[in-house]
Amino acid sequence: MLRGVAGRRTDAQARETRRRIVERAADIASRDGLDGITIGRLATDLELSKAGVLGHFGSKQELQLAALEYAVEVFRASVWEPARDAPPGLERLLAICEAWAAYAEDPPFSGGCFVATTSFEFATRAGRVHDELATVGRRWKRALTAEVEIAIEAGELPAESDADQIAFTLDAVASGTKPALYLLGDDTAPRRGLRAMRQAIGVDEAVVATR
Amino acid sequence: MLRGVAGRRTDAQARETRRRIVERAADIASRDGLDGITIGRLATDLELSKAGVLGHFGSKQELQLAALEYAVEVFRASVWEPARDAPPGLERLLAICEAWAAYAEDPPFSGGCFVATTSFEFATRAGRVHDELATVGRRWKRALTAEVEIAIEAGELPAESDADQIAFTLDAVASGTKPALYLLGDDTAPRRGLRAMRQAIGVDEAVVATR
DNA sequence: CCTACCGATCGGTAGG
DNA sequence: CCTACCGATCGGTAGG
Repeated sequence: MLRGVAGRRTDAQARETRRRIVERAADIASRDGLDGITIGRLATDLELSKAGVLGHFGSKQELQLAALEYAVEVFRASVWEPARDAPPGLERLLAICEAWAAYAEDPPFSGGCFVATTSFEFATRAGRVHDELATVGRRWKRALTAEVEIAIEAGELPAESDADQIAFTLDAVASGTKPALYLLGDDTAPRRGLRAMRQAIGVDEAVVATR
Repeated sequence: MLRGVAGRRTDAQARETRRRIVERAADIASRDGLDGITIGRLATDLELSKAGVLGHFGSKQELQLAALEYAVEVFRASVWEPARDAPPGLERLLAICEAWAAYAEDPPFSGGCFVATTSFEFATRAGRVHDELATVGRRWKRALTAEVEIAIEAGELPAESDADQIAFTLDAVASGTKPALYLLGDDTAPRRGLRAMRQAIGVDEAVVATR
């Protein structure tokens, strides 16, 4: 057998292969969940052997965790990064919501938001993937809550605003948009999601209370 | 082999067995999705043979469709039935939201809302399960929209209210509540979900717009 | 509704 | 990163 053809790769080649596997795994998971990832499917898609795929991670769970880490980084780059230079408070909060809507409209994965899909999939399970998703979710909700609190302290939102409630609604609307878009085929969903977020924050024309 | 012990059952016994399988399958799917259902797991849990389980449905897909039909009926009985006698319009819409919050707080399945979980799971797939979920989802959204429209026509909500937008937000908030409750372990989620729904409708004290 | 199977695929390992 | 395996489990069938 010729080394360099079917044998071991250089470190740089190995890293590149690993990256391809992780990207593909994350894309599969955005559609079919982290359990939709199988070693055999990845091997076929990427023209590798199963052992060639698994060797980079050691176990399927490690592969799932690597896909999750990558998808979280993509989420951060798509939703947080475009807003980070906006002034903290209301303006940055709205920039985050707009970046999120753009992310929903033109997603980096073929199945839309990876985090939303896998958060449902692992909501009631035990184990490291669940724990990592919970950590990521709590961190994101804390960041949203903090942003609302800055806006309240700056007087950009009413002092009696409930930061936890607003952060909850933003998060719920964001994840709840996926089935509207993909299952029901409503392509106005990202726009409606953004409008729902703006209403939750209080910058959209709210429907007037009648009682 | 003794018939009546390990052989064929009477029609009534067979129906009862089928019902047990469907209930168990729906409960598993509420946690692990419709793909989390396996014939072998059901057989072990219910102390049946795999052929005994499968014989009632013919294929796994038919079993999934039966579980879905059952779960939709449970949803209808939990969320629509308690509200059906309320006066049509705003009052009935709020009754639906309250019934939904009670359903989220004390769910009939161990993994919470079956419909929310499986709507994410099958959002980007093809096939009969996807199609049936899409039909159910559209029907439910139409019912919510119609209820909002009745409220608008009755003057209970402002004439310029956007019924589609309100129905979208109600649905998104409802499904988005599951990860807050189960993944993040926030047991205030059903209450916050109800409050988000009331704000979307316009009957909760809205945060005042500042720009 | 059971036993006794079937081929396919799963995650994973040994050894090069 | 490959070939060649492993036991376990998958959905499903034959026949009673």
